[in-house]
Amino acid sequence: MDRQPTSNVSVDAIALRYNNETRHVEVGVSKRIIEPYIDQLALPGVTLWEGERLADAAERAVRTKLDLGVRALGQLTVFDEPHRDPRGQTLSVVMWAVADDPDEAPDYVQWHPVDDVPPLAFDHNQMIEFCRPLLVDRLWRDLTFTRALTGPTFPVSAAVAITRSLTGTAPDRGNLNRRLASVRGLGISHQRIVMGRGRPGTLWEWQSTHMEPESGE
Amino acid sequence: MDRQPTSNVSVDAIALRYNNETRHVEVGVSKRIIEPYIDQLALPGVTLWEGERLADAAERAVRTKLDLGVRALGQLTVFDEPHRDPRGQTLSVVMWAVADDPDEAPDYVQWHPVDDVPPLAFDHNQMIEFCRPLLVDRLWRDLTFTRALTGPTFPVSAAVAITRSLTGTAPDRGNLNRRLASVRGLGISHQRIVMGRGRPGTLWEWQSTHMEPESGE
DNA sequence: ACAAAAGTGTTCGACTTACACCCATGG
DNA sequence: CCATGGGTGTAAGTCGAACACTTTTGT
Repeated sequence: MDRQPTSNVSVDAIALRYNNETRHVEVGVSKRIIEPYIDQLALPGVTLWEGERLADAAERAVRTKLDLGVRALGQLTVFDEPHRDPRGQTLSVVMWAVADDPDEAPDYVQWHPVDDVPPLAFDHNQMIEFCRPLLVDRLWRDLTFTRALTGPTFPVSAAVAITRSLTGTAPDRGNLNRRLASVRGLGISHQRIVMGRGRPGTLWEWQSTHMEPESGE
Repeated sequence: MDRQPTSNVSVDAIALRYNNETRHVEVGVSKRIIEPYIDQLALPGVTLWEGERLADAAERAVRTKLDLGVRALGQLTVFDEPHRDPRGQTLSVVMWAVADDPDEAPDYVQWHPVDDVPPLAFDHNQMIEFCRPLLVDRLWRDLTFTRALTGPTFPVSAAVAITRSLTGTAPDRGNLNRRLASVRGLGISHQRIVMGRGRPGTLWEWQSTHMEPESGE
């Protein structure tokens, strides 16, 4: 693949991760080291190369800006406001991505809860705001997305926390349980997991290991 | 606005129209007059200019290729397969558009039912195939889309035909009636309209004249 | 009268929401 | 024993699909 940058298309990734400590779904942002908006936080984004696929560009963005690999990704929308980028780069394809767990985050990388992201460069805050409902829509429905976010197994507490974090309101535990039970490919492991205080919860596990590829483009 | 083409992004429009004669939702295609794929049919598409908005580009595509204005349009998806264009233009933003009624179509323009489109240039058939479910999803839900397609008033027969044409199967008249009744901004005009044979049908009319702008980008 | 087109009514199952109540564990 | 987290049950409301049946027109 040749490395000629196409001049006017950028690919920005909303890189997500479930933080088991804080119990939040977090968005990865990094401090920009080049102009414009140098030293400000921004979503990982790259300029699309000629012949490069969107998925590859998004992965490259997460790898170069957050120093992480991605488990899954997909297309969200296109932002086309003029003047969104002082360089004249008018088009940005926004992708979601679920990042690998970071062992140790570089100092220029930060993770913030989706519902509490600090001011970012460009129109990146608007991107997150606009795309959050789209992400909510994918939760427990788009299995590739959900599975990547939860990991291969997860306790009920994580399901509650992820749902609360994305939707903004705490889900009804009973209803969430029934919802999980109806998700294809998701089953109850007969291990129980203790979270400290309270009754031990079910551990859910994804069964079919093959990830369904997202149809499209 | 300057007219420098950006090298690698095209905007293709799935231009729709409800044909009251044939009772089909039709897609507008035009014979290409330049290479590549000269003389073959294709969706109206243009190369995005620098600083140009997607909506403007889509409108320009419909205007220049089909010689028509558009009533409404919106974003569908992005196609990014490499080699989809021999010129190396890898990215295409696919938009839907509802075109004005043609008084007389130029000879290079054809309209075909969505479920029976002839072979087109590039990957345009795949685009239509992939986007059709997205269009079905908008019908009777996205009011901008639906209103543009039906026009300000429409008989039941049109509602049935549009639904059948997009979904591929004939809707249940009773259910469709109730559905229409539940659409905000849509009401029953107390005129009845005679379609030739059969019982005269209700004429539906859109009330609030202000179009809700599509949120996004 | 009959076919074509339109309209009403009713049922069923799936899903969502809300809420009440029971269970198991740590301190 | 009680706060905390987890789980079951149930009922109301909404929605879509399916189907039976009636009404109004042209031929």
